[in-house]
Amino acid sequence: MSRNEPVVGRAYPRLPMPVTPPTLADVAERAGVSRQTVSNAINNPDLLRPDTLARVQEAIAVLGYSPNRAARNLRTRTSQLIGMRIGPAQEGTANATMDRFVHSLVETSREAGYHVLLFAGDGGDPVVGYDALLRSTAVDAFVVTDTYLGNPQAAWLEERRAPFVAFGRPWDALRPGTDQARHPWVDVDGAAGTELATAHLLEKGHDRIAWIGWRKDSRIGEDRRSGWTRAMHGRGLATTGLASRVEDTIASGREASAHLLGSARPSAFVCASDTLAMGVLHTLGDRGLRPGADVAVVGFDDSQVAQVVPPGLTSVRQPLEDVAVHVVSALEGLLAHPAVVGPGVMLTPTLAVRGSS
Amino acid sequence: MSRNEPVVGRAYPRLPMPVTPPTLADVAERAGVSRQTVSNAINNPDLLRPDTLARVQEAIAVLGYSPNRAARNLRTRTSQLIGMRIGPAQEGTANATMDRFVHSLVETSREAGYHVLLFAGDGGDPVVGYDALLRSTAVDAFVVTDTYLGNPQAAWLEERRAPFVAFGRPWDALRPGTDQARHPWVDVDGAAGTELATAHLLEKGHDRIAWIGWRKDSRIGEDRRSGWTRAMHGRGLATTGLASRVEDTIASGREASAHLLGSARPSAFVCASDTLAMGVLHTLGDRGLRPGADVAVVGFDDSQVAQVVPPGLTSVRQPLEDVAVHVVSALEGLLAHPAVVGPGVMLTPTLAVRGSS
DNA sequence: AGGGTGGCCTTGATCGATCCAATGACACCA
DNA sequence: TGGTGTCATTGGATCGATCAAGGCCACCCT
Repeated sequence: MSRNEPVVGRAYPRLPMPVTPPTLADVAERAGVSRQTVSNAINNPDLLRPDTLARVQEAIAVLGYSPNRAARNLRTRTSQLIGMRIGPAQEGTANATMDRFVHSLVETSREAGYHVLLFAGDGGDPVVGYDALLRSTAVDAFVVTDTYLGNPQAAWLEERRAPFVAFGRPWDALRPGTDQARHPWVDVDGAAGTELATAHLLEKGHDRIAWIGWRKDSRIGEDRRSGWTRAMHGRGLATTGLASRVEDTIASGREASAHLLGSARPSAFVCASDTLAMGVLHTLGDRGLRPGADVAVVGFDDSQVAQVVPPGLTSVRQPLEDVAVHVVSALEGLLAHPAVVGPGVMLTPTLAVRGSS
Repeated sequence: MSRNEPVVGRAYPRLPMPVTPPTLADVAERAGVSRQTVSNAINNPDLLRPDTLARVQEAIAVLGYSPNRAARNLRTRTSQLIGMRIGPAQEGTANATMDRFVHSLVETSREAGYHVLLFAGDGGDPVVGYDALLRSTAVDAFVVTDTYLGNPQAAWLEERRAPFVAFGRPWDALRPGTDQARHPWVDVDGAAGTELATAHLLEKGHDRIAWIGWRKDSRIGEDRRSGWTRAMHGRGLATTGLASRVEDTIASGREASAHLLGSARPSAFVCASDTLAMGVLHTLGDRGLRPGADVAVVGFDDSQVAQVVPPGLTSVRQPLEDVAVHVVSALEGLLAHPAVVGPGVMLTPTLAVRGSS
């Protein structure tokens, strides 16, 4: 990274530092009660007589008291923090989805009395970040987001008995013959999403609907693909020759769609991502075909791009707000009853219909 | 928000809870030294004799010890956390810029030994989030990002003597006749960015370059606009009739560009945002004009959209990685020497040239 | 009257690290 | 032998909250 050579101004003195904030003892003295009573006024108000409570609350208000987090954390062995690792800032729609999720998570956590602590993955070992936070008891739990193909985090956290909820189903554990996941998870039913998209296109009169997805070793990709085949076969339509599996780049989507248009001549495309769908739009542009009017296209993720590209890209939208709600509620359950793992939760995406279909 | 009706599985028992992590005393006992010596081994290793140090370090490694964050925080009155508020998850390029910044900030903070705590703004009072974290000493400092037009956060934090660094210059304080800012800040020189963009277009042979920006009450918008006028006037070119100030939406950009094409007949557009630039692309599409070949377009923010829209949107790119570096370093300075406010830092953006110019 | 009961509040101990002042070990020198 | 300075190490106090007991008092019951 090349450092930008900055233009700087001049330094100058600053106003004095803040006084130390009031403590429980300060409030207690002012209200004429003991520390414990103040503590109860905050954590178990119904243990106090109404008049005492009022007196304490007034003292709290006057002094602007708020419990010291560190002290409380030490005593209660709790931090009210949820740790979440964010990957390197690669550009891409997956990243945008994560950002949208983070927003929802922060919002939902706040309502549950938690804050979100972000940490970066060390370049090397992916678990060092988790390990450090865990051993220093800096967070109460984790939200793990990258559970695709055999990533080590989930297994490692399970082994450490660390409380965490996964956004993403435990693919390995769900295979027949394997044990159930030993951790709670929330996921979006990708197959249902692509099925929704395909059904939408079928309704519009299309019957030659192509699929452009990811390589076969992507569990998520194959899951999404299965929704397309299910919808097609459900109508008695063949899928042979209509599918392509490529890298998740615009160029790949462009090539794949060009090839498919030349061979199977589909009138519509369902894609595993908005990125691939953008590739299709490129191809249509090259050939003077109008998206929506001549050839329909549906993407996946409802990214910013899908919303602004002319004429608007129809896309499967993950209900990330709902995911966050279920993640937090699973987290609360986990922390309240550590002995029981809540069941996995599968949510259904929706379809944002735009000009491209 | 409509709750998605989830499909759930079955609950089942979970593995036993983790044992309590080792403490300083455990390490001390195992290494045959006192607690303080272990503490020194961690915080001031050079105070120990090499052989003692080695013994302690081995004990630390064997037990997998890591200092309890809460205890350390309580004693040192520090949390190693940087608080940052994120706004509601509105969709837009501004949001995407912030997300890119958050990534960089998390990364840079990690290197400085800090974590990033995200919190959501309460719907009502914008300072309650700050206030709560501050009074409970949950964070060491804040990064304030939304410093545009007289927002109350900066002034409020200053008054509270809260340590914070702003991403965004203190517009009010920089006006002549007003005091200097009393807090450190880092910003990107928007005018330099649009000047860069305009100069780029001038080099390409354009001389009728239009501006589409935000309404006049936007400080950032006027700043970016000034770069365009500066570049134009520098070449002795007039700007009258070539500018339009609208809302930051695609529709506005579309209308404004359509209007300008009909009146001033520019051969190129410089826009205050990628969103507006997308509006221009829409207009060009409507009229069968090819971006880049027939009419050049430059956006601002180098968003995801700019990168994927055909044929690629040339855009001013903010050096957010550098911003994060300077923000964190200002933060470190602030926490190390609270009595001195470092000077403001202004960084220069770059231009990501793509097919649209 | 004595003892039990429950409501309300207080006291002392504790969480696990760091700060502080003091002690021990050791070499060196008078 | 005793003094002195340096340096590693020690024990105790502390940060500010909560937990676990226990005290006080009014009230009720037999």
